[in-house]
Amino acid sequence: MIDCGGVKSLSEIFKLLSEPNRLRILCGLGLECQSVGSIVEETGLSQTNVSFHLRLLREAGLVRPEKRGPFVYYCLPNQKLLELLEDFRAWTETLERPDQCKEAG
Amino acid sequence: MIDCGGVKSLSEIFKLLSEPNRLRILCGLGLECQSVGSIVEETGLSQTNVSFHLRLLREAGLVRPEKRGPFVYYCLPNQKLLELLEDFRAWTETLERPDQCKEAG
DNA sequence: CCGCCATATGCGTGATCACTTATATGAATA
DNA sequence: TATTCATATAAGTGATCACGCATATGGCGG
Repeated sequence: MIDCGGVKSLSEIFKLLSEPNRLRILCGLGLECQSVGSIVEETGLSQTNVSFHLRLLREAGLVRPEKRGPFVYYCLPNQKLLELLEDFRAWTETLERPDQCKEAG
Repeated sequence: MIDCGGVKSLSEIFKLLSEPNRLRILCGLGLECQSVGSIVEETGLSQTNVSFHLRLLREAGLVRPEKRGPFVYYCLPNQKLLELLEDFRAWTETLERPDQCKEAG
């Protein structure tokens, strides 16, 4: 059973994952380590914004920086996160939402 | 691999899970269905606030309401969510945070 | 040392969100 | 039908957050 005492730290992780751009960054990192510039290109976000998100992810330990010459490559600490994300994604597709088709015309 | 096209909907789920009180509510529901009043007692939140959170969770399909007399009981649609949460929690404990002991004396 | 490149940080701002104070719905009872 | 209990909704507010702009750091070539 879930340890409710750990709800706080768990919710902080989920908060990091709740931002679509951050999730895209992590998703892209799954394949291989990427430099900041590479992430900027791939996501279309500003360099400032990417660095901002990377800082949050880094401080939480969700990504790990690797200096290579003048570049900083960011990597996932392990592949487990990708499995968890995939499990979550698969599960969300099984969810049945109640009728809330207010916009349906 | 993660389907990046589904990042949006996945992030919305994580946003719901990123609120500590919502996570506590879900955590409590894992054991058994609970009435709104019961959740209010257990969490110490206001009834208004609990109803507010339950609405978000309900609209996303994360909880399911069951009318029983004058009460409304909320249940998890399945136990899979608890497994996923537990997996996530276990994984977060393996994360190594970088030095960020700015407050350390 | 100076300038250039890659990346990081600080401030300001508009948007989003959690929560509160009233109020509404809906069932059960008298 | 009026009252009471359980729950839901609405509007307002303070806090948090994502992002842009400007600027700082740090390595490398000249």
